[in-house]
Amino acid sequence: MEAMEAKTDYQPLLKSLGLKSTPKRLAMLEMLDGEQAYLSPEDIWKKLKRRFKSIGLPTIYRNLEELEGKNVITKVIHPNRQLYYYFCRHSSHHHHFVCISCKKVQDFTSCAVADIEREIRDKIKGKVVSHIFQVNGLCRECV
Amino acid sequence: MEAMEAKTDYQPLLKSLGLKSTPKRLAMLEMLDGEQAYLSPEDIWKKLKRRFKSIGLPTIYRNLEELEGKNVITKVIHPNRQLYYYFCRHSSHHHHFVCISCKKVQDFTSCAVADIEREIRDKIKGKVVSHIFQVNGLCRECV
DNA sequence: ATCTAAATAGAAATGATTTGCGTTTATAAT
DNA sequence: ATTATAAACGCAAATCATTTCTATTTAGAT
Ligand SMILES: [Zn+2]
Ligand SMILES: [Zn+2]
Ligand SMILES: [Zn+2]
Ligand SMILES: [Zn+2]
Repeated sequence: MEAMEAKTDYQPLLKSLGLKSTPKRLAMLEMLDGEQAYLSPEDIWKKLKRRFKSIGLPTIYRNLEELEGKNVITKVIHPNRQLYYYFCRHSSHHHHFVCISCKKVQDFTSCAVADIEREIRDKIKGKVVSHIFQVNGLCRECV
Repeated sequence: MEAMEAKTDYQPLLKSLGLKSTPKRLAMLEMLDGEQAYLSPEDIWKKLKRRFKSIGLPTIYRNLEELEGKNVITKVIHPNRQLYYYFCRHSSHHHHFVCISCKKVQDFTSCAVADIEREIRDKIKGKVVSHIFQVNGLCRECV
């Protein structure tokens, strides 16, 4: 028996973000929702071209940037410094474990910012504004 | 009374890395050694053009990549995804506190990889290969 | 049905980074 | 010192992911 996967309706989310519910945007979210791995704008473009006869790569870039700015998706840091995105299901503070083999992304919650903030405050006498933390490795299937 | 700053001789370092001690390379290391802030390849190029009538930007890029590969310098992660480098004095495991205002970089030692590795092993059943950790904020002068 | 700002497609531009290649140079062997 | 050789270099050109431009379309409100 396969569990029935209910497809999320992303219209309310877009509305709450003040973004119009265009077919391209909804398709992007639905597609990203089904992905466990990070994707490049071009990956996403290629997938969506199957469903839309006409869809421009700039549209993909614009929407990804927009959604990232609204914290719906996050960037993955890659050695080649190109853009890659992953659709986070978690909303609370967390970070990503990225498989360097299959590109799968998994959330984890350990985060030592509290310790770091203390050290920055005490030794460096500075103020922490943000932090970048990403763990790269091999996932269960790729180990 | 000013403390006399001894300028490090980088020839032994380059030799130990199997790199030729060229004037450009030595100048790059000496210059980076005097910097507290991260620099772009072009920043470095502009500074070195004062001392060398003829010096190409590709040379800067090539040497920076080489030195980064040998763990002499490290990259700084920047929102614009361009290359920035910082010359680390610490050799043991540490991370960077980067001032978003003045670009100054300071080392700090807190690092929770051990905790993270445990969580990755127990919950995700994966293997940690590397981790990226950078804290952005305001340094003592910029707070 | 009408209106308007937002969104889009497609073509073109951008610009940081990389590559190709002929010349120079550091370094070690003679 | 000379010489030999791989490594470095300068310069011009290429690359190519990303961004910008502009005319057209469209979602959502009136
Ligand atoms: Zn994997
Ligand atoms: Zn954190
Ligand atoms: Zn500062
Ligand atoms: Zn660490």
